[in-house]
Amino acid sequence: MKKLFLLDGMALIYRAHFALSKTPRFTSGGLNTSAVMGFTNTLLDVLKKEKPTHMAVVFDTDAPTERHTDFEAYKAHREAMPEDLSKALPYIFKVVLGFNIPLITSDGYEADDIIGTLAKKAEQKGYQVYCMTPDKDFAQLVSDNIFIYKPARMGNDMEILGVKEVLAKWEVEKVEQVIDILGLWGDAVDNIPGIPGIGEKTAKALIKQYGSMENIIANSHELKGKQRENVEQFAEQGLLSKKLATINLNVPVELDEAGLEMCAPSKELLEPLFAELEFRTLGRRVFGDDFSIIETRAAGTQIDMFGAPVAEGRTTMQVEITDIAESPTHAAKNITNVEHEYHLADTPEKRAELVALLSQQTHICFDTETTGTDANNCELVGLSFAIKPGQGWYVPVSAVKEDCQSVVNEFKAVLENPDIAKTGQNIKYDIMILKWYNVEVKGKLFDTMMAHYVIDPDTRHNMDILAENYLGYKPVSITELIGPKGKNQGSMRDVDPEKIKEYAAEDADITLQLKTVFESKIKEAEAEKLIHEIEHPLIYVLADMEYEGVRIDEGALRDFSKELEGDIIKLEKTVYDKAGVRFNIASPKQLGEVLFEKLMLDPKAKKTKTGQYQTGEDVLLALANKSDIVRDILDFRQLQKLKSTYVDALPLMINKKTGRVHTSYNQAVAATGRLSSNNPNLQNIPIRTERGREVRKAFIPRDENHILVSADYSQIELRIIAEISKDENMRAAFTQNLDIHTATAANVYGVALDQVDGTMRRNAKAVNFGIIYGQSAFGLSQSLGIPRKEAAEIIEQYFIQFPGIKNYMADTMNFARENGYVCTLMGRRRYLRDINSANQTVRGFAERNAINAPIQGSAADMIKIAMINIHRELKAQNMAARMTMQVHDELVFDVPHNEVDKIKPIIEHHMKNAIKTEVPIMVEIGTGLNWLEAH
DNA sequence: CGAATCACGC
DNA sequence: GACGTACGTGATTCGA
Repeated sequence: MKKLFLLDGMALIYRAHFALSKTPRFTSGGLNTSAVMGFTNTLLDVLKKEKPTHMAVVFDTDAPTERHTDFEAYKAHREAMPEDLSKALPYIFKVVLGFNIPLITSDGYEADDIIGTLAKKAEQKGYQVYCMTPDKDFAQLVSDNIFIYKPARMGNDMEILGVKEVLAKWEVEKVEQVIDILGLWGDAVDNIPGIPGIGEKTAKALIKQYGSMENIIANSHELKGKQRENVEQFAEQGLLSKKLATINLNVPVELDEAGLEMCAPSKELLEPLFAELEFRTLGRRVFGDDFSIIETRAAGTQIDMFGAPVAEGRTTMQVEITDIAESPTHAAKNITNVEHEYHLADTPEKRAELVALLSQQTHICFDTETTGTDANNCELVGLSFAIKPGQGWYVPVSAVKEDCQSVVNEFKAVLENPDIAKTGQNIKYDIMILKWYNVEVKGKLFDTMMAHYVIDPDTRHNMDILAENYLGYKPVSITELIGPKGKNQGSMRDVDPEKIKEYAAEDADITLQLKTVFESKIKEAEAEKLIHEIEHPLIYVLADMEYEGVRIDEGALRDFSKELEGDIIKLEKTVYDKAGVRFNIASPKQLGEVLFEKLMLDPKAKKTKTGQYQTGEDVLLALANKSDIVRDILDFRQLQKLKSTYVDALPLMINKKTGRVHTSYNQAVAATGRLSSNNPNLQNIPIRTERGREVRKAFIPRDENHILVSADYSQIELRIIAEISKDENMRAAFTQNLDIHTATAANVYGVALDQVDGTMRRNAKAVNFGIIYGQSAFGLSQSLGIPRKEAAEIIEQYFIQFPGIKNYMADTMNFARENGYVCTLMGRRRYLRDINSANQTVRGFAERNAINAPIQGSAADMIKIAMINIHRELKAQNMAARMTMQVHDELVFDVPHNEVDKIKPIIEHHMKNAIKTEVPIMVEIGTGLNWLEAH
């Protein structure tokens, strides 16, 4: 197969430049060598991994093309190129020529146009064409044999976008429609604004609805308000923008097949260049280990920018070839889109018939339609059911509360029947909704969202996406019913039930079909226990916790808020005085300018990639000795955060109906298996600082007859490491019940336990911490504020002392490399697609995840099991105590005084024995009149 | 509205 | 020897 790679040179240079500009750039004599290096590395990656048979790099010249309507703006744009980057340009040309890759420069045409024309011509000649350009510009040309190639970036492996990916990404049916979106959005060409007020999201939604820009303009009368006005007024400009976004496929350029054929890099050209730029590693990557810049320097010859002729006698590529591992694919797309019949059950008779049918089933699928997304604060609009593929029912309910309740009551018996298993997508939400209508859903659960989460935790579990990937079916979108997200979004309540029926019954139907697909996938992944014994039962537990909520001392927070307010104003004043200027301290941009330009606190201040000064905590702390203003700024920030995120926000989250705060636990976001919490996030309530702790005091028991009980796993992750690594030293520390950080320090520093000082313990703690979170020497040196070398030494000593841990890490990594996944004690898998990637950065991510996922994930498994068992026992014993919060390794309960003594052993027992381990598991339980006291 | 920056917990 | 370095949620600013 002939494989042609077409590169947009300028786009790649900018990419290399910005990727590296986060860190201080390596510049010598005004030359940005890191841009050259980044460019060369990417080029090399492509050559090695993709092995193109033909290739070309296309550069725009500085001349304007017919696509540039505003010449002045174009010139300004070109001149805005950073100086060091423009100096790098000739070097990049040399690199391209050195690799013997044809360099095409445009003459009045955009690089995109040339690439597009060549791509089309090559496609007709049977080439597979890969275009390395921003996908935004090129998405419209993708076809069966034309792909967009996105080189590996930080955190992402290389990506190839084909037709399927482009359609999904732009949410369109035809690739040509991408141009329409770009035209509307106006982001395609500089200085052509498209249609004002229409951004990417709106553009996508409109195209989805109308199919084309012309159609939108023709039907603009259907639009509302400002949007209609804009579309009508700026229609012409939008069309112009579309025209300019369109790639010109008629550039007079010939596809010179022989000329584009790949050949070996030229040692004569590249060696002196690498020597000049001191690219040792790159040199070795290209020419092998014996490459040395010292020798070549002496023999170095200068080459002209374009003067060097392409070397003769082309042979095949001599660079080392590494194979890329096939990434696992999981989409099965063979379920047919069966004929469906969806019924509207909107009369008592029809409902009775449905209830009778449902009662006979052993399992049903159901879904609720509501007026909002907050389960504790919305109304039921309808219920939908499915029992076999292709069939579905929708039951609308009245907006009148009593009528609604009576319809729900008709289905109560079915929903509460423990012998009828229930399937749903994100079924916790539906369970919560029904709780508000006095229905306690019972029966074995199957949640398609959770099912997909255990099958593949890293990807998304949104139903529309699941349906497309696994059923090859595109469901009716919710935006078709209630319009795009935003303040003008309609309510489900106002939609014709006949219309909702198609959407809602379909949802239930699809969910049911997904269940079948996922059941076999779960079997394949050996995740049956995990899903049926942990995730699904946990749904009931979480629903109860969310429904229960926690009580917040509103008055105390209001007082605290006033106190903070006063202190913040005081600090503000001090900062203004010291700075001699009034500015917005909360704006990192303004703050940076004041600190580094006005006060000149640090002449070598680092900038972020957007050109702002860095003003993060670590940066400011480093300046603390220069001026005490930074102390005030940090204090200001802390108080501001405290006030806005917690003190002022929490009272606003109090539910009007219950007077309590109902968080929402997300069971399917964290790839490690942890839960997350939002609205409000109860898992990041301050604890470290004195003032932050005040917030915890506002979490109080239900009433004077209750008390809070908090139970904490002690060092659970480290115990799990000790358990799975079987490291003797670490195990001994736990069996002897030593303070683990002190014990670690004693080992690492080779001193007796009682000789461990504060610094030693702190360092040891940080290493333990780092291992849990998959940090590296760099991360450790950052968190401890010590040189990287020192951090590396500590880590090295750590591994000598805890060889079991080192072995565990190596074993896990090997397992991951061979199997493509790692797993926790309960068999929760995490797939690591990049574990064999040739890109070091990308692979590094995967490797850290490989170590980290089993540890954090096992801890998550453990507390989940404990939660289920405690919840079950509280129910069995008919206790009034309630579990209210989970913070990764801590559980909080609202307990009547007379149950405190009874509940403590229950909690302790179930937490300690959730998973059988050899390493002892310790749990600390406390009680108190607020969370701080209990913890 | 989105991106960028910062900060909090584990 | 250079890349870049735990996750998740949320507030704020700022430019479009």
